[in-house]
Amino acid sequence: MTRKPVERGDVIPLLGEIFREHGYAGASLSAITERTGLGKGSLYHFFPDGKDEMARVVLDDVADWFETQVFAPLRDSEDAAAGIDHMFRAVVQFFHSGRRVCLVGTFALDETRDRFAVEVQSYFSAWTRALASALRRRGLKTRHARETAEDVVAGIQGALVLARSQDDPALFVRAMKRLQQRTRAV
Amino acid sequence: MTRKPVERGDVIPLLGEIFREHGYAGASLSAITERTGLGKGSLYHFFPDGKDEMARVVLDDVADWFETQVFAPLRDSEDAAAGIDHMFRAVVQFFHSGRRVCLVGTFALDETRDRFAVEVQSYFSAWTRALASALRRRGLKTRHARETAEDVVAGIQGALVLARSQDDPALFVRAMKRLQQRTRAV
DNA sequence: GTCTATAAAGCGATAGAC
DNA sequence: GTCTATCGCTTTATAGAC
Repeated sequence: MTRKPVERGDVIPLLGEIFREHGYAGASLSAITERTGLGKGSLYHFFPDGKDEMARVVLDDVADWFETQVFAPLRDSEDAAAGIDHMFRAVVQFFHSGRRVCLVGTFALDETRDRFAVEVQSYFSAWTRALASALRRRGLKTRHARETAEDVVAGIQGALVLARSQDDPALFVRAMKRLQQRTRAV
Repeated sequence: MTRKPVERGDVIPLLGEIFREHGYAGASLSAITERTGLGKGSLYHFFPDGKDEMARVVLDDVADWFETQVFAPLRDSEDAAAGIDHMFRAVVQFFHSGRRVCLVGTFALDETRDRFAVEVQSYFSAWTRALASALRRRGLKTRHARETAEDVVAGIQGALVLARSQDDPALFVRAMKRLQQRTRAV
């Protein structure tokens, strides 16, 4: 029974959860050492620039996941409607059916946005542009597609806020169903 | 020229801005003393329980404002459509046309929600119920009214996230226009 | 009521042994 | 690579003079 080696990549998902639950300011190194099981020595070995670098790596990891699992299918899927349906499935999965909040959304709301301005801006603009592209291929006019894309992405973010405020993940899932319906009624 | 007396009520709006901009964890007492111009002695004189009490007072202040300016008109306005239009005007005004985020929304996303669980839960449930009431009086069936109310409140919260992520308040104003249209198409 | 001084704890980050 | 010890600073909160 070989001891499981802890690699840098193994801690990134854990860091993601910590930042999601506490926000950037609230994610203390003590919370990070506790959750990851790694001492400060190991953490600073993996992430020499400390907390800033940890958050940056997580943001990069999230951006990669959405690019391959959501944005690319939206842009490239031959069947645009299938690409959109795929997005909603991926979103419900990623946000754990409303039990998990959006890391980039939490960073966007407070002064953390200024620290990661480019990453926060890119995430949401890539999302809305990819969705607008799919909606255009579904027959919507450029302007209508862009507006609907913004409404849907905002609707997802808002549903996460609302679901968490009510401690009711099912609220999120129901909201996703309705948003999905809206993208079908073209 | 009499010196302007500083009263407890005068600092509440300032505290609100600080919590909105930094979140609960990020709102340090040093930031609060700087913004309010009050020393720690005065702050703890006004708010003996410290930061927790300051945030609680702000939440209460926000709840009062929405109750009188938004929820009550939604529930009681003879002309339900006018009550809804009034809500959108009040919302655009309150959130400074997208330059200001929602305090309760920021509290809802991280572990701050647990500290103020009742206040966070009540704010959003009062909002959605008041809006659903107005939509019912506009002719929507109970279920459809409730769903639309959730979509609109979530849409507002998400538009705040999106607008701030893009540093583009106008995005918020445009989103409000479209949400308002949706409440008219009955 | 407002201030300064201070306490006690926690913070992010670093050094150096192993 | 991982640990412990520690640094310097900031945090929330309190005490007490005025």
